[in-house]
Amino acid sequence: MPELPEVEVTRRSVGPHLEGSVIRSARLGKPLRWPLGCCPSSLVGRKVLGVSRRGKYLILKLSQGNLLVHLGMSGRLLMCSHETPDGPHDHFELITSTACVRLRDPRRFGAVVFSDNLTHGPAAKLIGKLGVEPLSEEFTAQVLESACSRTRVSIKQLLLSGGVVAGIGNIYACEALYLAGISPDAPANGLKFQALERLRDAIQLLLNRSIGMGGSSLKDFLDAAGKKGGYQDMALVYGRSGRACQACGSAIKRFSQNQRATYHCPVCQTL
DNA sequence: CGGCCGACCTGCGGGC
DNA sequence: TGCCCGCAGGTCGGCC
Repeated sequence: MPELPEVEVTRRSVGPHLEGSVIRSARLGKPLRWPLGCCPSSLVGRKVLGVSRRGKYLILKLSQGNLLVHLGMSGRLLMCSHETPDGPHDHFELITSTACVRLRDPRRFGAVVFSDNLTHGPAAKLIGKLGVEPLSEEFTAQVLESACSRTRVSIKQLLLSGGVVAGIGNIYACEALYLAGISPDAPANGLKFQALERLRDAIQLLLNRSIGMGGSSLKDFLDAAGKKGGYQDMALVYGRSGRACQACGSAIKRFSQNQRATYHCPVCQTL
């Protein structure tokens, strides 16, 4: 579910509740994608210094070490009262001096991982190979051009890999390629600089737009306060096969690309 | 090493 | 109604 906008929306709704508070207890449920990597009780007494984001990872910086949180496909963080009974899919809970936050993740592709250091150990393995942050000034058309020139994979696959630009998933890859007029199938190394400039602009515009709308709630994404996102209602192509392209009126098509659904307008996306 | 594919896990909607 | 299949926002590890 959660791509960069949903993770950023989560960060903004969870951060203020956790920052500056002290961990009183930590609890695990069923196994998640990766082991926590420490004894939950060893976290007690540590202070949450800040909540940041790298790609689709949330990073809780503690007075000693860090907790990396990934929402997988179906995860979300929710703020709750510690008296609220666990749901069947609540698999991690952190109670601090001011808040209780739980990871609810039916499919358990998500994870919470402790790492002493962000540049070594478990964290480095998870976030070390991520590409540039798409909403930072580092994300330039030159970065895209340089990466594209070295591979013949499709531009959509390159975006999804995360190794060039972090945090873009299936929704925003489809959306951005549509807005930039680029075919999802186009080999990365065949794209002109001008097209990559448009792609960069499209990515930044769409990610910011979605964050502003609370992210996408395709099925059930809610921010930590339980608020639903609105981006899905204004998606340009994602999930809209058969509907009219807003630019040319022809039917949006869906096809399977690298075992993921791709939505596009065959008429408008010709680069 | 680049690139492809299966695997991980649960829930939901559609077709029969 | 109920079962079975396909599908879903991610990404890692193993293989050629």
